[in-house]
Amino acid sequence: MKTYVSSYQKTEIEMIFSSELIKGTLKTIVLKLLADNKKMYGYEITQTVKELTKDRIQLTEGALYPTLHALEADGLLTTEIEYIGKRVRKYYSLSPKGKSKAKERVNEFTEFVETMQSLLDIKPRLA
Amino acid sequence: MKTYVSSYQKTEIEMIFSSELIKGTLKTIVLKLLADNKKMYGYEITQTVKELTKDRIQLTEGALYPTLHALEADGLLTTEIEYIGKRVRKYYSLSPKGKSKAKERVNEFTEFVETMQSLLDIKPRLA
DNA sequence: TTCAATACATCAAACTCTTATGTATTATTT
DNA sequence: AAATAATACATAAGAGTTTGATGTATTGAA
Repeated sequence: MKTYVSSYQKTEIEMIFSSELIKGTLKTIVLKLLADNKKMYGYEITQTVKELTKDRIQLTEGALYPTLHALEADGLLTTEIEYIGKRVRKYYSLSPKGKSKAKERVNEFTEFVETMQSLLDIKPRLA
Repeated sequence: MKTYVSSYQKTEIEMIFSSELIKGTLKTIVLKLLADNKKMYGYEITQTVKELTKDRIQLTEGALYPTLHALEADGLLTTEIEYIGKRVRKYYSLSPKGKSKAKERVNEFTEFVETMQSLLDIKPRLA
């Protein structure tokens, strides 16, 4: 009789999600965090996501900064610079347009998940 | 007094999901469908997904065929050609490696969704 | 004083999807 | 009978995103 588990470790050790899955949800994550926190800066976003997901979603700066810039260019975010000593900090906030977009995106994700679950739960030859 | 609904129509009319969301789940969808149906051909996969999701997830052939070829190149799928009259039909099946990959992917997606929900459900300033 | 953490940013290469385009057979409509 | 739609494969240029590296600079900890 086995007294230790040798498989399914992946679900016990914190599994890091393949970047493929995170693709497509990055903007949703950023918009939702900003909706909840009024203003955040880039580095803070990466750390917050790391903490909230126990390291399972790791946003890289190379992906995050271009995304923030794109959201800003779309008029969804506004920015304000702050100095902490001599170090620059760039805070992002949702514009009114950004607020409705945030709701829209979270909504869409929720429905997408429902649709995906109906796809992935289907068992063969039930009838 | 309004007697008709003018907003939230998007959730009543079948919303088509942005391709951004579908990115990263295409392989999962294909692997799961093949796990449930033993063998399927490309066109059949596009139609099945269309039906099962009520047109909300639409796989284009330009995305599907390269993906099938990639999965095959990875040793996850095997193929067999059949002729329906003179028309070619290429059936895909899961290899043993593909079967475990399918479980892995569905599992990963499920956990990813849980993680995302904890991210997206968080409300600000609860304490 | 050296290393790690904080904080911004850019960029080439890689990857994936979109949107045609192409070929060919078969079924349906006009 | 001819035209159109559906079936069924496939590729490929361009677009969009992410990876992974690299860069600059400040601040805190060892």
